[in-house]
Amino acid sequence: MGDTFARIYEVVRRIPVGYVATYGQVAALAGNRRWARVVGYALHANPDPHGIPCYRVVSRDGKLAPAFAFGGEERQRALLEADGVAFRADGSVDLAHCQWDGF
DNA sequence: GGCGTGACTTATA
DNA sequence: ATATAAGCCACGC
Repeated sequence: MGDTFARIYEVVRRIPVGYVATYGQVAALAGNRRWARVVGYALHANPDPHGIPCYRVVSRDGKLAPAFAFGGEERQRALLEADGVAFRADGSVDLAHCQWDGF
């Protein structure tokens, strides 16, 4: 696989329990902020769902991926709630409180 | 090597 | 506030 995917996966692995990160944020931490789309592509490939918590990556508005491969948004929301992530009334993640700092 | 595609983002109307 | 346009990069054919 290319280095880009490897870096992206590396960043996603660093997301601590109870926090989430946006695609753009992951792209920026991976080295290039314009990889936002590539991040989505990489997570879609998701070669190691056991080590890569792709459910901790959400859109800029805290919206979840509609095409989540492991059971849809319901499943993703359940996993995030299990990690202690706070949700808003509309079902989106409360980024103000749960967005990963990047450390 | 070119072309189309996508789990995105930002800008503009 | 929502809708539409453009930019951006890696991957597969």
